[in-house]
Amino acid sequence: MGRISGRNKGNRKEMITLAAAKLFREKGYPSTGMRDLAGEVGIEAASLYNHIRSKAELLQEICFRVANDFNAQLLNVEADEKMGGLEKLEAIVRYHIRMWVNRLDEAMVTNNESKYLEEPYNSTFLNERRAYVRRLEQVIEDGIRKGNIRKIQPYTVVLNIMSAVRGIEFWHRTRKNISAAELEENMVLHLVKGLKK
Amino acid sequence: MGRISGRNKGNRKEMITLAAAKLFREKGYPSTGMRDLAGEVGIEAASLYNHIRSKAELLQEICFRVANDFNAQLLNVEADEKMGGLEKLEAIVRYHIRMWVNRLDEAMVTNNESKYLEEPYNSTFLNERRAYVRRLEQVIEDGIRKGNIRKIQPYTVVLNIMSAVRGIEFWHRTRKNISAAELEENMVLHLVKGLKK
DNA sequence: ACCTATGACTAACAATTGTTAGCTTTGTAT
DNA sequence: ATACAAAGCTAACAATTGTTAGTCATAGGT
Repeated sequence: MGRISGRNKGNRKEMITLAAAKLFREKGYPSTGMRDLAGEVGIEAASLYNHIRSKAELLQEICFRVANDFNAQLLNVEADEKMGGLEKLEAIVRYHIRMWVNRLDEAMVTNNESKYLEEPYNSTFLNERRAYVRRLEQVIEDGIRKGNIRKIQPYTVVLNIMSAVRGIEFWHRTRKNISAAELEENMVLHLVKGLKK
Repeated sequence: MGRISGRNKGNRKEMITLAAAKLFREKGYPSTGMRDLAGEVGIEAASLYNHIRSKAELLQEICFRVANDFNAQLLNVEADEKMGGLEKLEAIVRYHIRMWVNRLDEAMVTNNESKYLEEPYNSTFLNERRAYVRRLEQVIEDGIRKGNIRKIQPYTVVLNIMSAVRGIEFWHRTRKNISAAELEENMVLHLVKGLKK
């Protein structure tokens, strides 16, 4: 068989990348075999290499795409002069929550599997993360100085927020009991509104 | 070589288990080889099997020991009639924080690698976790009913707390800037005190 | 109707995996 | 001194890993 029948422009690689995100999340990066991934897509393992360079490349693609999306959103929020510190923080928290609600596979792989990135990608990723944390701390620090946020270590708050959203993983398994909107409002209530003076 | 020179009562297996926890955390369970583990302990891979039954057994030991410790502490807190809901929650949060500060390897393996438990251990582990979450929700619910805790979805709060402590992983890499005590106080301030009416 | 690039296939590779078998060394008790 | 068991060793196993080479079919443009 050659090219597959249906629509097939440039989205084959994207399909593979998303299938990889799904499997990397479920089974973990090291124990996801190329034969598993191929099976998920419906082809043989060797055929994957007509679309991708390597297994490692898939992980890079997933991690850095998510990281870039977070960075882009933070840039937008930072630039918005109409928002106060607490409002900025809330916008950022909501973005994190929605990422974990809507793109769980990618978010979890970025958080849990990025350690399997090869050098220099692993170092680059960690540096970008540190820079992101520092910028988020700055938002909180500004909020504290302007009296908008209670006096607290910004670093700890950033750590709490960026980690708390990881719990959404468990919400996905039991989504019946509480809607995405409820979840978001309650998380914001706990993590952000609780900070208000 | 036979028995090693120094003191060697029954702690050899414990050494291996802790070394396994360290490597499972650093490299992940699937990509930690028995040869890696043996090297960490200072023997050959095959020699490990004089002390352990299998690689899988090591993971079980780590995960269920941590789970048992959490369960035991929760039992204590639940039974304490002198504490209110918010105080109980604070005690539990502090226990979680200290687990992640003092026993990072085991805590991280329990959180991140438990999915590699074989059946029926994996199912048992997940059931225990669900039960633990429900009991924690109950503590919060009691607190809300007695007016000690603000009105909020207990499930979301439990998720936030149990996930937020995972951020302590990153604190371990940059411990210079902030002490363990400061970290704990700030985390409690954000996660618990913020809930107070 | 033909050409070509795309994308599938089979077969195979070297390396690495967890584990077992069988042997040897050594500390301790008799 | 001798014997036993604990705990180390080497060598090897079958299975699985990511990846490459080489081949073939076919969709789409001419």
